[in-house]
Amino acid sequence: MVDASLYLGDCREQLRMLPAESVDLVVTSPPYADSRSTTYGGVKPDDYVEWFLPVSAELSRVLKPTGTFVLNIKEKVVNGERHTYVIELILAMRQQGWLWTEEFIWHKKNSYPGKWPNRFRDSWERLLQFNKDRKFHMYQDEVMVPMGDWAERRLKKLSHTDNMRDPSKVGSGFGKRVANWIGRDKAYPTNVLHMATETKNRNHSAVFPDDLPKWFIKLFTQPGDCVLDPFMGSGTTVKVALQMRRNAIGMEILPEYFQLAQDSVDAARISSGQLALLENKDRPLGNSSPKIRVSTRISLNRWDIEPKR
Amino acid sequence: MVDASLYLGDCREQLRMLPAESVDLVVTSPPYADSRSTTYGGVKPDDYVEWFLPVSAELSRVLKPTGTFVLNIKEKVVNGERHTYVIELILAMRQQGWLWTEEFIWHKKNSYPGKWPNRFRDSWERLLQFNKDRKFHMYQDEVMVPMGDWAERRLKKLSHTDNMRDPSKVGSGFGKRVANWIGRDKAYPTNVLHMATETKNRNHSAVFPDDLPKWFIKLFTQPGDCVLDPFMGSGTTVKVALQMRRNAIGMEILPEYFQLAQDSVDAARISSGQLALLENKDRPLGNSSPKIRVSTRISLNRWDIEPKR
DNA sequence: GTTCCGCATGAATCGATAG
DNA sequence: ACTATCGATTCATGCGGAA
Repeated sequence: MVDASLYLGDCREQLRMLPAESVDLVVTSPPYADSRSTTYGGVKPDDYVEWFLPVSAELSRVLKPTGTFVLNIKEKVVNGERHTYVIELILAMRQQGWLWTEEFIWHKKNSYPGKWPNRFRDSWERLLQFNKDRKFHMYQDEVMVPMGDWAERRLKKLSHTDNMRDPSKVGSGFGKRVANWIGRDKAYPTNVLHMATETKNRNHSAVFPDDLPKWFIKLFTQPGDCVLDPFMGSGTTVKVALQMRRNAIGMEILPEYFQLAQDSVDAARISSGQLALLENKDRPLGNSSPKIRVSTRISLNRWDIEPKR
Repeated sequence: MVDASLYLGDCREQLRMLPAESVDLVVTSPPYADSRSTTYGGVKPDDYVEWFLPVSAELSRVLKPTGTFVLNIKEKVVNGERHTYVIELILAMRQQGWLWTEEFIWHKKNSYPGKWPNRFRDSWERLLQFNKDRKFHMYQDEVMVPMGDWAERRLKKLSHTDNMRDPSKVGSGFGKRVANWIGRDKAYPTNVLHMATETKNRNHSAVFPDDLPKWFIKLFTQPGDCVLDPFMGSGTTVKVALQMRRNAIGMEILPEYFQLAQDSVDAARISSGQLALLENKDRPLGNSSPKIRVSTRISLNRWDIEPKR
């Protein structure tokens, strides 16, 4: 039995409603600078750090001392230069007390196309790992990847498109069923993750693939733990968390995206029910309670009510 | 005919001997913090920025306005955290007037094995691209890579929508100029480089593979241009530059590494002579002058003579 | 059931043009 | 001078339908 709580509203308001030290993992991908300008007030690159710090302060409050914060972000190009707001944010968050434990690289295999005289396609993003304490929960065995001759032969054929269809065969892993590899040699992954972006979702412009939150949820939480995404968008993180039997909290300011997330959670709940039936198929069927309970809280303290600059 | 100049000594001294705006490309991998501690005074992570800024200042002086500086660097872990000296260095170099044009990722496919309780193997490094001006030389066609199977099928028969795709619809995607694609079999690369580390060389601890400097030399210089590596180590950059008919300048403070670099350049010269013979095989042999001229300058102004703190 | 092919689409960036 | 909008450029992926 796991819970999902979805909040409609500005996460800087909604986060105050959460009790301190109640979350095991935060995985989120906040709106990047200058994007989604109509909804988030169009945060200017120069204002980004100032805009984000109140959020990270609240996240520090709600996160357990053993918990982890994974921040997906990438700086944009301004005047031919990479802007510095991301690295400035790292420094500022350390001033807030965060530990900058690690930086994972998300290698986006299908990056946006284009040609420019002075740069190539940008095909990676940062996955910044922050912690409150040097001691945090990490379940490394959950994300081991297959190794050995058999796997290496497969990995060598990566050039062929068909072999890349299954994410479990690619580079750093994301194998779904580690059980399948019992008897094979397994190895720990690295801090480089190879995954394609999601292109099929037409409703939300910036969805990351399910495997991305899935990997971090496996790595940093156990079933029954609590996962939070304060910028849930269409709800990928919440959906995946529920599927993995973690409690989930999601927040979103835009009603359209909030609706998508609700639908997504509904689907996960139904799917979870089916899973429950399958799991119980050798036990007597009957009054099985729903596996996921969803509560939706809608706040009127909308961010976009504030005066725009 | 290309030249190689090797300087034995501290690059902060040696760089002063170079004329201003004479170098087309700097590619280097400076000693990381806390490593090689006996030579450069054992740079502490906290002192790294202060230590490096005089070097980058000199590099700015000797670099042509159209030139590029590629800095291979990675922060180490200190007290369970990624240290911030690299991102602080970026900010400080911008204060010096450098433009932080791009950050490439070097994905080290065969990263050093190991296991730690709270982190995975580090399998990537930063390749920071700095420029003096927004306009710089970049020869993108030199580093194109084969395209995926996608192209063959697609270009075999131009699809209906390729001709019809309405640019006004989304603003993204293929426009009308399908003609650009006819006969195309190569694509421009991205800012993620996949290269294995060099394992053969036991004499120098941190050698990067030949392909790494080769890629940047192809991308940012033409034959006859000048490539500089102020921390040449065993001389990989210089060797590769000579093989590619670029003039090369290398500096190294440690006599042992300097010797390795000299040997490496000798080998490149010999190899170059053989190449010359092959190139001239249909021309009369004879008093062919050596293709590479090497001058070695040894300075007595050794850094380690300065008082240690 | 495979395999193959057609096809839409995406956290982009630059330079020129317009207010 | 400084900012907003627009056109041009580019390619890997997953889905669905066909062989």
